[in-house]
Amino acid sequence: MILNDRKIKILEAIISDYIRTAEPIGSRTIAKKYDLGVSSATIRNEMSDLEEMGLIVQPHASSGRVPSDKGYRLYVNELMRARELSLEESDFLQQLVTKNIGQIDFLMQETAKALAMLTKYTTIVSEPKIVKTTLKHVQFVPLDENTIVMVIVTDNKVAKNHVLKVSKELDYQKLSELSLVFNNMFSGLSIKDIISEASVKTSQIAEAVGVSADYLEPIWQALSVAIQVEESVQIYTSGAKNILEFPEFSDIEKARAIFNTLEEKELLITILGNGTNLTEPSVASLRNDLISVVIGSENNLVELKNCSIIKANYNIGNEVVGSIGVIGPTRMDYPQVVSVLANIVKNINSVLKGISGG
Amino acid sequence: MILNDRKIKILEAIISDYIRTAEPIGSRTIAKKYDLGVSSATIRNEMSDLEEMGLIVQPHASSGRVPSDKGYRLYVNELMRARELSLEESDFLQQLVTKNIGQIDFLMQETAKALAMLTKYTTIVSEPKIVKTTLKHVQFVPLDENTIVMVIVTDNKVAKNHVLKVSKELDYQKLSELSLVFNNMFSGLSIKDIISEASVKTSQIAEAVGVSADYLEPIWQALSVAIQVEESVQIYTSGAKNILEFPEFSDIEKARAIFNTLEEKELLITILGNGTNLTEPSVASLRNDLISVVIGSENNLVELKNCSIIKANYNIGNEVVGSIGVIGPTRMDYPQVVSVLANIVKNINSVLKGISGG
DNA sequence: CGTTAGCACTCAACAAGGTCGAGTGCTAAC
DNA sequence: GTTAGCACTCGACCTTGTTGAGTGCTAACG
Repeated sequence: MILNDRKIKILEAIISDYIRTAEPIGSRTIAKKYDLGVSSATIRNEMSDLEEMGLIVQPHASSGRVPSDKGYRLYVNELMRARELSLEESDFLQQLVTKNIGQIDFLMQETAKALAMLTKYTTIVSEPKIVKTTLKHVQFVPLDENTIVMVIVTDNKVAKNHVLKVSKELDYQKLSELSLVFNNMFSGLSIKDIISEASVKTSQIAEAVGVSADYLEPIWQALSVAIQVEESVQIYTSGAKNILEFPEFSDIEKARAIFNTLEEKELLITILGNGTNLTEPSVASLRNDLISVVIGSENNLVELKNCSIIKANYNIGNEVVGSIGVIGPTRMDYPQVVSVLANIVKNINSVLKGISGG
Repeated sequence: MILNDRKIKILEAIISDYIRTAEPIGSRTIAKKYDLGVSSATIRNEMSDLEEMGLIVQPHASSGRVPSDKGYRLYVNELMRARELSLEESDFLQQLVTKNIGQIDFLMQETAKALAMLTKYTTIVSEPKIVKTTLKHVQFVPLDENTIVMVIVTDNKVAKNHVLKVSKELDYQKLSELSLVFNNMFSGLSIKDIISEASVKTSQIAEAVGVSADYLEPIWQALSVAIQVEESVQIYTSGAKNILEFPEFSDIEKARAIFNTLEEKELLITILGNGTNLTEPSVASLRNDLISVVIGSENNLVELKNCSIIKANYNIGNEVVGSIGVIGPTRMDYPQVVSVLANIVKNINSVLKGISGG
């Protein structure tokens, strides 16, 4: 069966109406609202065809039609147009990036928040990992008699604090020396490599700074912890409460199921796919392979079979530093989310490329 | 009318049953389940009295009774016993504190999470302010060509990062010098005082380190921002989704109302009361004035008239460094929450006192 | 005089039946 | 190929009846 022009118009009408209203659309409504120049009976015939093709379904006999996952897929791949962002929106997003570009992890969280606010959906973000990245600087700062802060700066522009207990007090001066020794010795290495050299270098460091080898023990430990923390990818969500706004989750049980899923870190990692599964067809009208869309039952998780996910990765050079995804009902405003996400990713990647390249 | 022993037993039965089941309790149920040695008719008479005293109410004629806010208040002030924490619980809480005592802000967030998990309610936490506290150390660390991280350590053991753009690149050595000068000059002052001295000291610093006065401008700005951020108290919530578990919020509209309230930072600040309104009667059975309870309509916010709030402040010396509150339906497990919260506050305050006193 | 059994009464919750309207599929005519 | 007309379907909503948990009142009991 051929998908002629009129069928496409009808399908678009059903999808866009359903995205707005969450109500099944009938033939008479389409005839009245969209000026197709044919009667409702004709539209009825076409809709019958569309249903046969699996693009729309009836929730129950004698109700209007609703798009199927396959219908959304066709829409996303072929039909939809990118939405133009308003000047305020793109300005807002631009500012967000330029303001926080110094701290990628913070930036991504802020981006997630902004995206949730802008789209009214829920966003998931995975934090950049520092395991594979290399150390640029480390600095020890006294916090308390027996506590010091270790600030780790890595080459992907992430600064992180780790608080650690030490066996005896060192003054500011001594800690500065220690920092200097560490920097000279380890700058440019990955944290994994640093730890593996710990046993060899401990005595050397101890001698240079004039502390006992014992003193360094907590530092190695803290670095190990840092790796553990980072290896277990950090995941945050934002705007989860937006779920309550959608009639498809007005049943408290369904809302709860989604909330529970959003708290399962492991599942979220699967959802974000950690940058691997960009195998889904890309958005044709945007020609932007950085963004991928997973619709309803295409999702591996049954808990999310009524949800769609739109996601993108951030890169520095060739390295994926994190992902950000938007999750909502299958009846999602795909054009809006894809446009906003594409804009954000474009902004961030261009700024990051500029920095790391220069 | 006198609240005799039997009336108290009946009231306790109603309250503890209702806290568990959220169902109105009838006279026959009490007669069967609690061995009071009298018939349901007698209990009916007593319940009629309790209602007259305003301690219990009927949701509608011919239904069982439900505790009123006044009833809960009596229960909280006079009747309830502190629940003994299990060894696992108190161990868990102890560990939580000792592990993270170095970073109060982080500790409080972790505490909020743990508390939400343990109690199944929602927790609100306000982060310690650094405005009034004094600077212990500042350290500048290079992040990027034109970006540096400023690590601020204050005397209440909080370390915070601020990323800032600077006009030209300084190497690690120079930044160390700059850090040293700052420390010598400003250590022991509050951030507010430091900023007010900025104009006077700028040239002096610039000369000492060998940079232009322009270079320091972003640093003063970052400190101003730091104050702005800190002055607008940071508030976090944890376990908000637990709200969905309670039948009193099974109506999606009510759940949404609570979620929206929990997102209004200003309201949360009012709720936590910023350590001022400890005027409510304290919990008699615990004799612990650090904990306050606000029940249902006692709350200033109409949005929370069906909620109770149990909260506590953290102190270092005489300074309140933050608050933590638990929010749930008025039908809350007061003994549990009060006990857990009391335990946590005791832990933290004793450790903090030890450190700051020593 | 406090306690109890008995009884009439109330009301939410649930189920069953009825009506309404939006929407469909089919058929015959244009 | 398109359209009007018509019978049919089914969720949504309303009404009505039934059930059961629970109450208040009264009269009787020890």
